[in-house]
Amino acid sequence: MIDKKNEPGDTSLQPLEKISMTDRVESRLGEYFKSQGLVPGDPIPKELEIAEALGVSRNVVREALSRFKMLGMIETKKRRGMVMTQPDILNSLERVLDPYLLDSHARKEIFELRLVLEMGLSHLLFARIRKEHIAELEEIVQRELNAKSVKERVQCDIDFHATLYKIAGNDILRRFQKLLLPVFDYELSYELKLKDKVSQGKVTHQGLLRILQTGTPQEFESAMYEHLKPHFDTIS
Amino acid sequence: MIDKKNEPGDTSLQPLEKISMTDRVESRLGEYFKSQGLVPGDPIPKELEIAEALGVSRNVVREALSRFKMLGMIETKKRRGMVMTQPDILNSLERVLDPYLLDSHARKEIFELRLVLEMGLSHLLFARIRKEHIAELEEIVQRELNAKSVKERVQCDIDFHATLYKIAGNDILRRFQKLLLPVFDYELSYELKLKDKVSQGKVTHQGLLRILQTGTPQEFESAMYEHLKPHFDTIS
DNA sequence: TTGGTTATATTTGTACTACATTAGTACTTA
DNA sequence: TAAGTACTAATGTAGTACAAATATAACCAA
Repeated sequence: MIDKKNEPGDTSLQPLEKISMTDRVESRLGEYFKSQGLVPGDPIPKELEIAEALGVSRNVVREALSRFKMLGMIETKKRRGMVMTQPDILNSLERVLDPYLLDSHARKEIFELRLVLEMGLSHLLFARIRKEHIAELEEIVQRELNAKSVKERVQCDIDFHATLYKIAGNDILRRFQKLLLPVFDYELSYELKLKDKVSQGKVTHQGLLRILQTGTPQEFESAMYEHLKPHFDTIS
Repeated sequence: MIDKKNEPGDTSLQPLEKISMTDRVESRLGEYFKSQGLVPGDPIPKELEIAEALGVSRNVVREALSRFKMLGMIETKKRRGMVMTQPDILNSLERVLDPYLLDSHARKEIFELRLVLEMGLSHLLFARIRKEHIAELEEIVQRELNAKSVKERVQCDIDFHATLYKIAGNDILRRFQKLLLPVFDYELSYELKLKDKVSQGKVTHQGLLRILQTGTPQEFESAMYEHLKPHFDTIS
């Protein structure tokens, strides 16, 4: 997607990137954490010690540390110093997944990622679905059938698929989907502008639900493919 | 995974988190970028302007900006100021996906994510596979059959699956998998310690390859499930 | 001794100043 | 016109100072 600069075969003259002290201190600290095998809870050196050891100002060190703090990799307590913490891996993604900041290629790939995820969910779904989940999906399908506006229908679409992720019972996956939503939404509204209507696959939500109740994971996977295929075709 | 603090129903007394100025400035800037609808290339205010506008020191502003720089959301040029850039969404993930920093629950969920991805890949694979890919997979399978040590076999396993991602032709997916690899590896070596041998599914790489040549996406998806099922069972 | 209070020291958080470095801009000069 | 020069505006780095929080030590009283 990005990083075209560093593609192996690229011989064009790119402006040589000058890494700042902060960048260097950051990567140096990252190496240090790994080489020391630090795990959450372990203390790390004081700001001044680091600054002195690396021969830079405390200012620079703090800018680097600030980055690790944002990632949730370290936490600070006054007088006690800093300790490693368990980062929330999706926290940083959140800040970056703004569709307006992504180019169309990246958006396409992310949309494709969605398709892959939802097709891959099938086995997990069948393994973990409960009666109350079925009821929840029923409700959404009903709501969709009664929907008056496009906006309403789109909301039902979002709800239906979000519920699937919930059923899968994997927190990271669920949150991941939630983060990706704005990107999907962006592509959908783009599609809407382009074709003046949201594509409707051969298989409806109702069809998917029926398969969940009485079908097999294989059937579901194929059905999901058919369900999403129109979007798939639009973006590629 | 984390963030248990902010679960809705939690009434336990958590230490009230004191957000630093840097945190506040960061989120304030994030809001600003979005509200202004800034896209890559657009300039943003000068450090001093921001500091003055928010009533904080330039120091704090720089710590917040440093975070955005790390995410690749802004770039700075001396004398010219700063401009929005297109972030590389996986860049930040890279720093955080250290298996030693993740707890077992997070690792399990990530491993599960892998299963979902690889099962979901099937349609993409069939749509994009080329002859040279088949040859590449053939070579890996051969290498695996001739492998002497466990280490060698594990490497073949990694190569085979990595090649699948490559065939899928989605850069983000491919890089995503590459990032997840250390986590998989960690789980695998854990499994190895536990059971003294790597689980072997009913379907081998050779079997998967055969299906890729003459089978259907549905068959492949099921086969992949069988192939990965042992790991699946081990972690859950 | 026990319990509680106070003092002290350490470490992070914020602010401010100063100067280096880079790179546009305008002006000068041949 | 073209090259060079001085100027200027912005970020990058360093250093100092002090505020705020808090673990630890010292102290005092029952």
